[in-house]
Amino acid sequence: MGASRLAERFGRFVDLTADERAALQDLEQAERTVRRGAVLVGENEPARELFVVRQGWLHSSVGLGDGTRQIMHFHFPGELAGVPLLAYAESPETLTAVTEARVAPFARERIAELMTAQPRLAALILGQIVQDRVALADRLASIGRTPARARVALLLHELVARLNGDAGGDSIHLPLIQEDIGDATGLTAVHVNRMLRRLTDDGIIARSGSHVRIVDRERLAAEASFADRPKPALDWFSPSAG
Amino acid sequence: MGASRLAERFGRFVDLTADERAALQDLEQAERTVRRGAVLVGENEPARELFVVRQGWLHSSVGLGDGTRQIMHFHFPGELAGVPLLAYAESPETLTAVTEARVAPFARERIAELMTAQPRLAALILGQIVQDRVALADRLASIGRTPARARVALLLHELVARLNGDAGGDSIHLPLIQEDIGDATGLTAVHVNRMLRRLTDDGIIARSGSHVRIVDRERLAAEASFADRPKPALDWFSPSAG
DNA sequence: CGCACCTTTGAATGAGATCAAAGATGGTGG
DNA sequence: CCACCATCTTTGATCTCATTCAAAGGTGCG
Repeated sequence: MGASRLAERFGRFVDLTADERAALQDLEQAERTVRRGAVLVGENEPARELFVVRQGWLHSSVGLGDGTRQIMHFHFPGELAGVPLLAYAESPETLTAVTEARVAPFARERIAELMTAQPRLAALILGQIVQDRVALADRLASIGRTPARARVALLLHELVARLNGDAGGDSIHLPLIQEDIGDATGLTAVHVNRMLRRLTDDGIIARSGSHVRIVDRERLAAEASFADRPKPALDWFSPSAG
Repeated sequence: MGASRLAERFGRFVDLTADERAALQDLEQAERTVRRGAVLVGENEPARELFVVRQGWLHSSVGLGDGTRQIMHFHFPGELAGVPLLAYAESPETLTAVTEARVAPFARERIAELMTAQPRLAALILGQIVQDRVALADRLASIGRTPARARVALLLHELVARLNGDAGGDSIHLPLIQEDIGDATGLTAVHVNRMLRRLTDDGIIARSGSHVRIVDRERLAAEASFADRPKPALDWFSPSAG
């Protein structure tokens, strides 16, 4: 069981103290492996745990009465999932494993402990949650105000940026079926297919199997019609509790 | 300058200590009046302040290159606005006054202080932010996966529920023009008009001027095709810090 | 009273959904 | 190791909901 994933992520923004590292390590004590497609938390189910993603992808979604669903967010290693539990006793969202995954579950009371014992960590977690919110806002603007092609472009752009970092490679393994992409972009699988085809034909992306390569990141970003968010700034927490 | 609005809101969920009340009061020390339509924070502008809404409505929105915009959320008295600053130095969203409004601005460093001095308040604020996120998720599902009529119905339902409480009256003053409703639901103003007309003709709502009355709340909720969220539960914070 | 802004309605257009069916792909058991 | 079957992708034809374009009422404010 390696170092804390959360610590790894937070370490990119601030220098963590030994105590802080220990507290985060503690949070990820337990580990559970979940199978591809497994549901970690079902909608409207009572739930007590949040999760740190340690490996693989999860996604959170909301189901509509008629079989359709909307995927809200993809959760990658080092991120928190199940956060809505901090305001609701029953989970408003379904949390599903996209790939086989390893997660570290912890009770929400642990967050309370953290808030008293390690306020700076609490601030970092808060920052993480706010980042999620902004990502959600961007997705909302995309779905509400841009055409199909731009939505698919934005999703790909977001995934590549988050998985590879802004500088990193331009190629990712995409463990999603086209229906998933549709559920995330508010489109039908059929139309997603057409958009992917056009992006491919236009030389913006290249696909083989479940592997996607961004051929022209500039153009993909332009298609998405969204400015990149600047790097998050989580350093507002004064070290008075350092 | 009356009691803290935030305290008022939090008081519905927990019993606040005198210290906590004082701390919240302190947060709302300053007050600023803003004119209808005024922009409190512009997109991509550096900003240092968050706001407690004390009176009136605000909304946060994201602009797309081409004049269009997506309204993310309406902020009512007792709520926080400008939260994205906790993760970004430049505001990713525009914050606008829908009506003439009074707000209490405070530096984000105050949140840091609160997190060390009053961890339970920090938890309540976190809970508030999470509630926002869930509301955003519901809006996303609505826009991504439901037809125009349901989107308009959901927005009205949400506004009435949030303004009047679940039990309260079924009538609200709606200071939005149809273009605003379109920007919040991902529709054009023209189509919003048609949907409002149909909801009116079908005896689900009644309108006169900027006043809307819900004639049949059951039916409106059914149209919105969304289950009501259960009441938020913010009581997970153990009183170890009393 | 008059002008700016908002609402309402109609007609034409278009983007995306739906329906249908033919290729790929990959995992499983024989 | 291969054949088969389930699942996923791709493509075409048609339909529909929402947009766009246009213009006629309302409303309130200066």
